[in-house]
Order: sequence, then structure tokens, then C-alpha cells
Amino acid sequence: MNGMPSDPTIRQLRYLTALASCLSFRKAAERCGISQPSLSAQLKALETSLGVRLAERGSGSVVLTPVGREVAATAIDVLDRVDALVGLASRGPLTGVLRLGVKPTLGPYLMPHVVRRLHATHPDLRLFVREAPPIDLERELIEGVHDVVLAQLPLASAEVESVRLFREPLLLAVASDHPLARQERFDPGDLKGLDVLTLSPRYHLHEQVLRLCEENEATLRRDYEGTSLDALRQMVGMGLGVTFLPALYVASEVRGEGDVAVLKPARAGLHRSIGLGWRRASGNHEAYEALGDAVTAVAAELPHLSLER
Amino acid sequence: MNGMPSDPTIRQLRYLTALASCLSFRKAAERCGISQPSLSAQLKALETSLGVRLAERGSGSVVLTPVGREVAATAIDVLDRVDALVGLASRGPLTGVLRLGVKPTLGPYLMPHVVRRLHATHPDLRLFVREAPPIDLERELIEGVHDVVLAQLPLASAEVESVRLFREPLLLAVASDHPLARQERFDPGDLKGLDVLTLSPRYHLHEQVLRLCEENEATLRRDYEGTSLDALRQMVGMGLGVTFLPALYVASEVRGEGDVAVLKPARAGLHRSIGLGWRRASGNHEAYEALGDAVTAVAAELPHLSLER
DNA sequence: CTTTGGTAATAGTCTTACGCTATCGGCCAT
DNA sequence: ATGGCCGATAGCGTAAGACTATTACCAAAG
Repeated sequence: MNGMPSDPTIRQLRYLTALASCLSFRKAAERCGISQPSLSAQLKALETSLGVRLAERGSGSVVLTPVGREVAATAIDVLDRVDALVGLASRGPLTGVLRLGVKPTLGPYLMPHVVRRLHATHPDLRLFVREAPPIDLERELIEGVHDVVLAQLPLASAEVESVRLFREPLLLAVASDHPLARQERFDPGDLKGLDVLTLSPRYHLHEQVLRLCEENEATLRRDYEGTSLDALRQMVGMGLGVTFLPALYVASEVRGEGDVAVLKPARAGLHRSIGLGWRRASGNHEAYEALGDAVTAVAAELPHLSLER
Repeated sequence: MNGMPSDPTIRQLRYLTALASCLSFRKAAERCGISQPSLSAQLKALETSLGVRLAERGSGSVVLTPVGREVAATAIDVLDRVDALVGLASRGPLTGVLRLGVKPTLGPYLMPHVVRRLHATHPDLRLFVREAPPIDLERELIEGVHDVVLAQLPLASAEVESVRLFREPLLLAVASDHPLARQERFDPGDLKGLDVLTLSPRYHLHEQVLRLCEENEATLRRDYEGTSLDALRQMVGMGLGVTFLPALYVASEVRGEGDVAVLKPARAGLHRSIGLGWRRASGNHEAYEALGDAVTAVAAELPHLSLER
């Protein structure tokens, strides 16, 4: 007479469904791989905990009660989902939902290619791409907002493990009527005395450009801090200064024509390192390495990028 | 390294969902009413049996792994259905699906009223009405095809328990141009020498009419055995003989007008007893009594029927 | 009317599962 | 450095759940 109905066990539900389809305790027990008394006991326990009779064990064959049938039907439903749950666990490394954080200066220009490729090679992977300012990205990764991030290296925290994927050169963008616009490439020395625009300090680009200006006696204009690469390009086009644009953005959005000219660096060295990072404790190393390989493969097909890791 | 993944337990799933929403072992354990080590152990067991890591317990807060999130979501799904299953058991006696077997000479003429009434008084009851020849009805009840039957009494098997609901008179149907058609009532003696039609021996009506013929020197025509009451009425209308029709059929299908006339018996005694039967082992006495009451209440509103039980 | 062969229920025993308390080791903030 | 908070571990006791062997019951057969 225990009024508190405790949960049935999954085992009991399996036994019940077996009984419902065999209509015999003995056969059902055999199907379940247990002895008949064990099944009897479990069914009795189930009936007791539910407070209803599920099967009529009269003479001859077993007959389920009306509630017994409904409970058995629901049990099948439950078991199907349990099986699905177990199935979730026995899948490959790159399956299911993965939340990828990415910096806004990379996301719109690289992720479409990555998503397309992964959709083809890993149809069971559902990639949720979330953009976040680089300054927040690593923290959000640690907090569990993202499973993995595509960000600029290095990632500082000891909790985070990362691989370098590729190097993205920074290209110099000038107005098309600017004297430098005739050159194909630029030297660091060309920067001397120029007004340079860049993004807000929330972006890594800011720091990188700042140092570049200091080293080459250029002026970083702090009064115009763009909030997007598109905004930067517009300002450069209107003659407010020059700027540095990541190669992926240029390849995607600046197609030669237009009001700005883009110059490659004469010597290598001006670039940012892009890598994949994840919590060391995630234990998903394998999957993230595979994800990184996919990104690298995509990058190899895009112009300007350097794959030397 | 046990390759055989045994089922998770419902308890483990409850713990996992608690952990997923608290993101803390201690708080989750508290919510579940157990100690933190117990929850840790169960989660570990779940991870082992599934073969995947579900939660990252690093520093600070707990973060679910990607599979952990999916498993937790599926677990919520499972638990919802388990709760529904438990809920099935805690309902009143006349709820859910009940399979009612009924003889064809009664079903179409009585059940519409019964169903309508029950739908109003017991909205959670879903009555599945199945017609079957009377000779099969009791056997099918014992075999578990029906939960309860509405049949002619008596029901023979000791396994079956029954209550009498009402008595249905048999009325004499003759062609409207038959000499008897002018009378309102008939005596048994009126049958002498008449040709009498009836249903096949699979129906109780057959036996009853047979005895009536023998007692009153009427001729049972064995060459025309109708397969439905409608067919009988047609044959009577065409002058092939007279027949006996159950009062409910008459009330439903023979509305005074037409090619047949219907005579009531002058004295009571010619009737069939209709009752409700169920397996004694079903343990659902209470529900079936209630069902019987509903049928009785319906019968009380119909003409010709005698409720003396 | 008894016997036989099927059924499920019961009795007794053992192993495993699952809970508890107490304690340990790591990380962050004071 | 050092509390304070976290989860993991250790050790232990109870209860769940399996087994075998047996009993009780019913139906059909002798």
C-alpha cells in the first residue's frame, strides 16, 4: 500500500512489451533472456508501483487488461526513444549538433565554404555557427557557450587546446585614386605618414594594426573606428585613409573593381594565424582535429591563404 | 571495455536531466533528493554504459558535451513519456480504450445510443465496438479479443461473469397483406401452420424461434435463412413467411409504414435477455458495472424494452 | 475420476546495484 | 598561503533482481 508511485524501470517496460507480444510469461521470459519467475516478479512489481493490474493470468493464455494494453503501447514508445538515445552515443565523432564560435571578420567569408563542404562529407553533422567578438570568443568557449571556436591564435588559457589551420595575410587597401594604388605590392616603408583606419579594440586586428603603425611611423586614426570590415572599406573608398583587410574578406567582397585598390605585402610576415580551439577537458580531440582538417582543405582552395602551419 | 551496452536506467536519465539544468553535481543531487556522490556514480555509470562522455567536469562549472546535450534532450523526451505512462495508470475505471463485443442483432440498433450517452458522461472513454456472431462472442471474450461483451444471456463459461441488463421482446413480423396484420397483438396459437423465417443457427435467435415453432406447430423454413435482420424483413415483406424481430430492431428500422406489420406478444414471456459479460479474472468489475448501468439507462428510454432484471 | 502436461506463482539463496557518510584532491578567491 | 567550494574516491550496508527448485492451478486426455 505504498501511495508513492516510484518510476517503473526500463527493464520492466521491456518485459511488459515482451509479454504483450508473446502473451505467455514463459515465452516472454525466454525472449528477454531471463527465467520465468524473474519476469513474473518484475511484472508484479510494475503492477504494484503503477497500482493497476496489467495482465490477466487466468487459465490458458495471458490477456492484457485495457490499461495494460495502453501502458504497453506507451512502453514501446518509451523504449523506442531509449534506443534512439543509446544510438546517439554510438555515432562517429563528427555527428550531431556542434556549436562553432567564429570571429565576425572570418565568419561570413570562410564559413559558407566550410559549411558546404562539411554538409557533403559529414551529412550527420549539424553545425551551429555563432559569431562573437574575438575578445569574447575564448571566454565563451571556456564557459561552454561554444563547443569549438575558429579564432585568431594564440589562445591564452591553459584550459584550451588548439591547432593552427592557416595564415591569412593582411592586405593594404587604399582608395583607387591614392598614389599607392598603382602598385601591386607594398613595403612596410610605404606606410610612413599615412592615416590608417581599423576596427575597434575589441578585435585582434586593432592591436595588430596599431603595432604596425608604430613600427612604420604611420598614424592610427582613432576617431574613425569601423565596426565592420565593410565599413572600413567604405571609409577607405571615400579617402579617409588606408586600412588593412584580411585576405578572405578581400577575396569575398572586393572583386578588383570599385573604389578601393588592394596591395599584397611585398614580403611575407604580415598575417594573422587562424586556428581551431576547444576545451582540453572536452575529450573530443579526434572530432575537432577532423573539423580542422576540413577547414584546412577549404582554405587550400581559396586564394592568398598560406597553409604553412 | 564492456562492448555490450546495457540500457540506461530511468533513474540515470532523471539525474542527467537534473544535471543538465543545474550544471552542478551538488545542486542536481539536491534536486533529486540524493547525495552528490550517488549522482556522480550514476552519471559515471551512464557514461560507461553509453560509451561516451556526457559532461565535462573541469574547473568551475559543469559543461555538457555535444552528445551530452543531445542525450539529455532525448532523456527529457523519454521521461515525459514515462510520466504519461504512469499517468495512464492513475485514471478512473471507465477511461481509455475498451473493446466491446456485441451481437449484430443488437449492435446497430442499441450501440449508437449507448455510445452517445457514454461520450457525454465519460469523455475519457474510447469505446471500440466490434460486432461478432453470438456463437463466437463468448469464446472471443475468453480469448481476450473483447474486454466486455453485450450479449444474450446466459453466458455459459464459469470464467465469465455477467449482469442482466434488460429483456428485449421478440415481435412478430408479417407481410402487411397477411391476415394477422390487422391484429395489434398475437397469441402463440396464432402461429399454428405458419411458415416462419429466421437467421442462421449461428445466432441465438435461430434456436429460440426453432423451439417456438415446435411448440406451436409452425414450420421453420430452413431453405431461407437470412443473414441479417434487414434481409429477414425484406423476405417477410415479399410474403415468404413470417418472422420474429427483436424489439430494438423494430424500433430502429421498422417505422410503422412499409410492407410489414409488427405484432406485440399478447402475454409476456417471449423475449431475450440481454446482459453484459466479462472475464471474472479481469478484475474490472467496477468499470463493467458502471458500463452496464449506462446501457440500462439508455434502454430505459427506448420503447418496448423491459427492465425487470 | 484420475492423470498428465501445460501454465504462473512461491520459496530460498546469491550477486549486484545503489544509496549513504567520510574523505580526498583541485581550483579560485580571499 | 589558505579557506571555501567543487567533484571524485573509498568503504560499507541495504535492497533490488537474478537464479534454481518447488508448488499450485487448470485443462485436456486416459
